[in-house]
Amino acid sequence: MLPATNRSVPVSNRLLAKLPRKEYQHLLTKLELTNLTFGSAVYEPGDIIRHVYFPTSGVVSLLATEGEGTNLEVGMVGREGMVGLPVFMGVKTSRNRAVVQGAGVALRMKATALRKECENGGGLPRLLRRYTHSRLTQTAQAAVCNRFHSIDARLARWLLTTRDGMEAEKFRLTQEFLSSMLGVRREGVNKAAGNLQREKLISYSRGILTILQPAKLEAIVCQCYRITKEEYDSFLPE
Amino acid sequence: MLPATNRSVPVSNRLLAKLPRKEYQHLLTKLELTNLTFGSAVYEPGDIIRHVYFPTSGVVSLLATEGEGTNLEVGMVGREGMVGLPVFMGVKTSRNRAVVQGAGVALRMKATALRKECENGGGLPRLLRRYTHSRLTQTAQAAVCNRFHSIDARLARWLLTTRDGMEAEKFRLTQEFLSSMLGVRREGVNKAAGNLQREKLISYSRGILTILQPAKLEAIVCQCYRITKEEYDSFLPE
DNA sequence: GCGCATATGCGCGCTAGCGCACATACGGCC
DNA sequence: GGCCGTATGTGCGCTAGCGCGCATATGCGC
Repeated sequence: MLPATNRSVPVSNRLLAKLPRKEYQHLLTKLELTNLTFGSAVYEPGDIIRHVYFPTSGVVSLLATEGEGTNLEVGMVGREGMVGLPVFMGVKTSRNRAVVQGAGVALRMKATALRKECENGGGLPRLLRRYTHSRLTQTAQAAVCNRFHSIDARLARWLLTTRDGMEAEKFRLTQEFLSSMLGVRREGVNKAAGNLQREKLISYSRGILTILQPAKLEAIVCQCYRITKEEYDSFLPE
Repeated sequence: MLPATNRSVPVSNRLLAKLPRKEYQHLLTKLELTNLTFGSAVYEPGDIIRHVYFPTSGVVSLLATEGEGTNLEVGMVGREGMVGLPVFMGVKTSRNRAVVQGAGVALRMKATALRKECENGGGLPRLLRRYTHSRLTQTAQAAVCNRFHSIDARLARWLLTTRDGMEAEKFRLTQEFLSSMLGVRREGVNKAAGNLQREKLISYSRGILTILQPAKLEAIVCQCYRITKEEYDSFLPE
């Protein structure tokens, strides 16, 4: 694995990019590049979390579980965030599962190194506290959305959020996977996707989904999308 | 308002109690006693949060909202916690509402004072980071529970959690209020409460609810209750 | 004691989403 | 090119929980 400083192409994670240049340069010496391979788990419930990940591309979903086959997405992390908050909070494990939902690349750092970097104060812990707040808001909003909104609306929200994370309008995903994210049956996903296709908002065939009319999707999506996005933007401005 | 050190009766918040004695003594000089009056809001969505609260009795519920009349409880804070996490995370406001669900007393501290106390490192920020983790877990679990479990199960969970917070088996609450907590119609609460009464697990009449058989309630409640409780206990042991 | 605002107790029709059971389509691997 | 595992489309009965309407209780102010 190459140390992150040995790169010619500047990759960037938007959270790290908010740090003062000097601190950022220092952190790069502690970071290494790693692949986020599609479908793999960054950690499973109960695992000891040994690294934190700052994606520079790709998206990781955080799933809360309850018994066999009962999954629900409670957070999504892309270039704007970090996977492994429990480490920052001084806890070794998580009850959630973190899975790579869109392939990409991340800068990663040993858990012990992160803790050490945060001990002296400075920009990093302050940044991560704010980020934690946005994740807490995200999770609370997900709870509301999952409770009150239809599958169609939640699907639209999920697609837009994923687009923001992937910075692409086209991505791979199975209905089975989507059903875990939304916490509904696969058949329900099928129907909702059919509805959106009929309206020509998306095209979806054999695991490849393309957003055709993002503007129209934004028009029908619930407020939860906007709220979550705004909460991140307002406390972690560019 | 009396300064917290001027008391004869030792009141205690279990979070603060985990601090080294010296640090605890120091913090007491910054804390003042205040009443948590039944039904009042500690803060509303968008309010600037000026104090953090460490309840020594009573319970505060955190509600996520979405439009008019759409509420959902995403967290509960009693003697074991703190109200006002956004302050700790360096953020001035919250999108949630914090309401006093069971009357009591809290030690409170100015937001600016909390920030200052956390700057130098020490036990307090470490403690609050761990507490933040337990709240994140709590919220994620609430999302799962609200998505997958029946009203009956969720009511049972809510009652047990409230009992733990209030340290009492009897409390005031209207069906209307419960409906906001659980994110269901009042009529749904009525029916679920009727079911539990028929089984003689609770008695509920005119705003006064009494848990008659906590053991039996624990037998029928979903795992979410245990999970949330354990997560707190394991990372913030006595 | 009267009146009114607030909390309850129910019934009934309706719909979203579940559980289950199939009938396909791809897409590699051999 | 045939086989098979994985991903899809779809239909059908069922149930929890919603929306709505309305018939009480209760308690407080005057």
